[in-house]
This record gives sequence, structure tokens and C-alpha cells, in this order.
Amino acid sequence: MFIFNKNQPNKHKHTVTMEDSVYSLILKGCKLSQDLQSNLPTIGNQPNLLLIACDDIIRTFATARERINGQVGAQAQLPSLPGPLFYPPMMFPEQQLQNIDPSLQEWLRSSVTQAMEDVIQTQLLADQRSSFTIRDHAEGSSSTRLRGSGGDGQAMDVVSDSAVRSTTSPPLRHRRSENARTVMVPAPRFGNVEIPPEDGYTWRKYGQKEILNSKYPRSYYRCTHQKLYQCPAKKQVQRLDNDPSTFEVRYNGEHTCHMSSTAPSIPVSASEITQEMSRQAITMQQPSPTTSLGTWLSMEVGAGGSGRSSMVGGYSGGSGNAGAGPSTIRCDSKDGDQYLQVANMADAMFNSGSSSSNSMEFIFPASMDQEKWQPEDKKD
DNA sequence: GACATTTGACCAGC
DNA sequence: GCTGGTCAAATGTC
Repeated sequence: MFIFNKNQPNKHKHTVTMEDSVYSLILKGCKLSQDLQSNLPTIGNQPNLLLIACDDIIRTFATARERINGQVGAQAQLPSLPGPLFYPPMMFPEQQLQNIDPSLQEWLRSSVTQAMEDVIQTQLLADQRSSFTIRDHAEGSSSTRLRGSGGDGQAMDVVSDSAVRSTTSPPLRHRRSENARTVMVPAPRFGNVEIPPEDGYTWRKYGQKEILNSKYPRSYYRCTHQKLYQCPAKKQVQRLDNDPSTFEVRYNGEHTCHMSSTAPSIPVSASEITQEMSRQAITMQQPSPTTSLGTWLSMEVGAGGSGRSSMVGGYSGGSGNAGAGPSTIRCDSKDGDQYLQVANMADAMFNSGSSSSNSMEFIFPASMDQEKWQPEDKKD
């Protein structure tokens, strides 16, 4: 992989110009976002100004995207990529990072995470107004079956308890919470397919039970912070007899742990999972304010890809494994690496779902071990 | 040592 | 008494 070297400005002049332009555009977009955030208190109630600011940001990233796409099209075809989640950890070359305004770095570190959570909250509100909401068991609609789409392109159904019972389980007799919510979650296509995808909260398994007339056992989880914050949230996970590739995940109790100032601040309800999965799976032809730029970029850059999107942040099991997919994906195209990195950076910034801290690590790793950045052909 | 999972035992609703 | 849900000791992992 070619690394931009300020000390040799004439070397690889053309490449540097082109790539530097893409990087500059993305950094400009970041700067515009930073400006917008700082100006929010004053222009937050002025839709026209907000629109202009958002358009500028979108236009900047769209231009970057066009250049990336143009360069990719003129070069060797990049390998097929399943989606942002499965990208190998990407870092900007250290020299590139040094070119980033320190204040911008700091903003990216500290603000983007909060901004993304704000976006999620906003989308949640919109979600709650839309028809794509989960039905509480108490509502008791036996015909409720809402179809979303899983992070890897698979469908995810949200069904009421009664609907689940009528199709997959014997009649329930007792101890079912009136506020229980059931989500049908597809098993990951990669990695540990025995466990349903990460939903943003950390759970501790406290039991497993063979269920009568069911081929698969039911696992019982409670919130990891139950003791610390008296968080009552629980969930039960069971594979469907007639569709082993689908998990029935039943949520009982609301998370209260995120209300604590020291507790995780990512409120993920079942409807958020639904919303996030559907958002990830949207096939985007044009960027829009609601478009996940990273996904959009990566889908375009990953020419010949499967078109499969994925949950950013991925599945992380209790053992600390990261990602449900292949742990590494080799990119044979040296030049392609840099475009993937650009896409990954954008993805980490705008498509990060629940693992925002990891996303920031993507962009600004705590330890900039340059050896890790060695191109494949320079390792060993 | 802290925290997670596993698994047999126990409790309680039906 | 059957069954689902939970407890808690044993065990594993980092």
C-alpha cells in the first residue's frame, strides 16, 4: 500500500494528488459536520440553515464518493466484500493522521459518538411514529407480523407473542410477562451461528432449559448490569423448530441501566434493533441524509460484492471475539486498500450502530503501531 | 480475582 | 405432577 509521504512530494505525484483529494474531501466533510454541531445551539431551530448545512456535508461526501468510485473503476477490480462489518480493521497511515487537524481529531473522538447516539434517538422517535414498530404482548394482535431486514440482508420478523404462540409454540400457561416482546432474529451467516446477533446490550446467561416439544433448548439471559443497577431486563433465546436459522428472542422488562450516568448509554429496545437492522439492509442507490454513508460507500467501492449489508459493530460474544464474519479479509489490491480505508473510515463514522467506541478505534487507534499497517506483501 | 457459562436442583404456576 | 423459569455451585476464560 502506498503511504503518502510529505517529505517526498514529487514521488507518486499523481496518486498523491488524487488520494489526497479524496482524503481532503472526507476531512472537509468532517469539518463541516463539526461546524454544524458547534452551531446547532444557534441554528438548530432554523430548518433552512440546517438544510443548507446538511446539503453541504452530503455534497462533500458525495463528491468524495464519486472520486473513489471513479478511481476504483479505473483500477483492478476490488475483491468482493460482504459489508462494512467484515472489513479488516482499517487505519489511516500515520502520516495521514498527522495531517488531520488535532481539534478535528478530538472532535471525532469525543463528539461523533454522541452525535450518532443523537441520530439513533431521533430515528427511534421516527420509528415509534411509523408502522414499523414492535407490538407489545399486551396489545395481543394475533396477526401482527412485521417484516424488517437483518443486518446481513436477511429478514427479521417482529411478531407479537400471540402470533409466535399460534405458529411455533404450544399455548403459554404461566409466568409470561404482559410486557414481553418477541423478535425473530436470523442467525448470523458467519461466525458463531449458534447465537443470535448482538443487540447492543450485554447479557449474562443464567440458564438453559430443554423445552417440551422443542428441538432446541431455550437460553435465559439477564442484563449484565442487573446487580449494579437493578436492571430488570431479561431475554430468552430459542431457535425455531421449523426454521433453525431463525431465533425467537423474547425480551422481558425494560433496561434501566442506561439511565445511570455510569452505565452504558446505548438504549436498544427491540424496536431499535428492528429499526437498525432494517436501516442496515436498505439498498441505497443515492446518498441521502438518512443514508449510511459508509454502507453506501462500501457497497459502491466493493464492486462485485454480494450487496449484503451488515450490522456494524458486529457480534461480540462473551469471549471477546470481534465480528461474526471472517476475522480478516484480504484485499489483494494495494491501491484498493486505501479506498477501502476511506470507506471504512466513513463507515466507522456514520454507520457504527452500537459499537461507537470501536468505531473510533477504527479511525484513531490508541496505539498507532505502524507494523500493523504494513501491506500484505511487506509483512513477514 | 473477576466475570462469564454450564448445569443440576429447586420453586412455583397451571 | 408436569413444566417453565430461576438459582447457585462448579467450572472456564482472561
